[in-house]
Amino acid sequence: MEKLLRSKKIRITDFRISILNIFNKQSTALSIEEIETELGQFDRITLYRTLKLFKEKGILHEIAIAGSNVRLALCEQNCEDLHHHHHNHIHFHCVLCSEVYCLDVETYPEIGLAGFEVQQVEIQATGICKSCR
Amino acid sequence: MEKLLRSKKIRITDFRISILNIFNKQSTALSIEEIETELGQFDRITLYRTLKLFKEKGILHEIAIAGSNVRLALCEQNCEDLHHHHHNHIHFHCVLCSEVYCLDVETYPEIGLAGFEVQQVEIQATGICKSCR
DNA sequence: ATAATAATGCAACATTGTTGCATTATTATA
DNA sequence: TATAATAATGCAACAATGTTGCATTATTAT
Repeated sequence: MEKLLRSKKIRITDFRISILNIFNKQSTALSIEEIETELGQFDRITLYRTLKLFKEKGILHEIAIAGSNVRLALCEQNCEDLHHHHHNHIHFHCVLCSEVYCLDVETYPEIGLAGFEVQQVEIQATGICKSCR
Repeated sequence: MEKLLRSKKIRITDFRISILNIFNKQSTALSIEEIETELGQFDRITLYRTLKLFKEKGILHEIAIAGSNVRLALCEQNCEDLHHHHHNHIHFHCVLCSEVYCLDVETYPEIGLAGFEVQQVEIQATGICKSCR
């Protein structure tokens, strides 16, 4: 926790620790609303600034779901920063409970597009999750 | 154009026609800001309502890009409504010009997740587009 | 041409995210 | 461990984005 912040060369503060704690005890990705609920009392501006920093430092990654709110989830250990994520997982959005899961897949599909240089591929699946079936 | 609106059983109005015209002459997906620029003078509320309706009716689909604004693009002919899209294309986001392309792929990857019922798969690639290379 | 119905446009509001700045906390150094 | 340098926090104010209610106007079915 503190080790993570130290490795990213950013200051260790109570607020940042509590944000990390929230994500650590959670298996699914969180919306900002959910984070706010977990926090109890807090300053909205500090929250936004913290989330922005965590995204820039590769601590959290953002998942944009069409027709829903943005979700955030912890990055893998080896994400250097915002533009160098290294995850081989896909994002699953449940239409019933609307939870978003980060799920590992063995074989991550290769996408080849003539004329385009593909740097990263993000896969989102929609359907019914394990708990809702 | 008018045929499309008629087939969706919604009224044919000047505003809706002009929105469809903007999308027809465009090859890439559009942000709301870009639509507004194309429109010239317009009512913001009517625009939001029109876009919402078009999404519900399966005329437009929404592309949510992490760290960027939502984009909209025309659906394929056979999209019935919001929850029944039938496209075999992927969305490509250029890191240089930040355009979003809808690109067809021959082989659309199958995603299997134990315990999860996958209904739809959305693939987003990031990199450098044809024009920017 | 007319009645029924839906779309538009305005005002007002709600939500989401940002900037500047004074205060407070963290960190590096002596 | 005390102090200076520096970064984070929290407040106010603002900016951007999206929504609701309602009167007016346009479209459609007859």
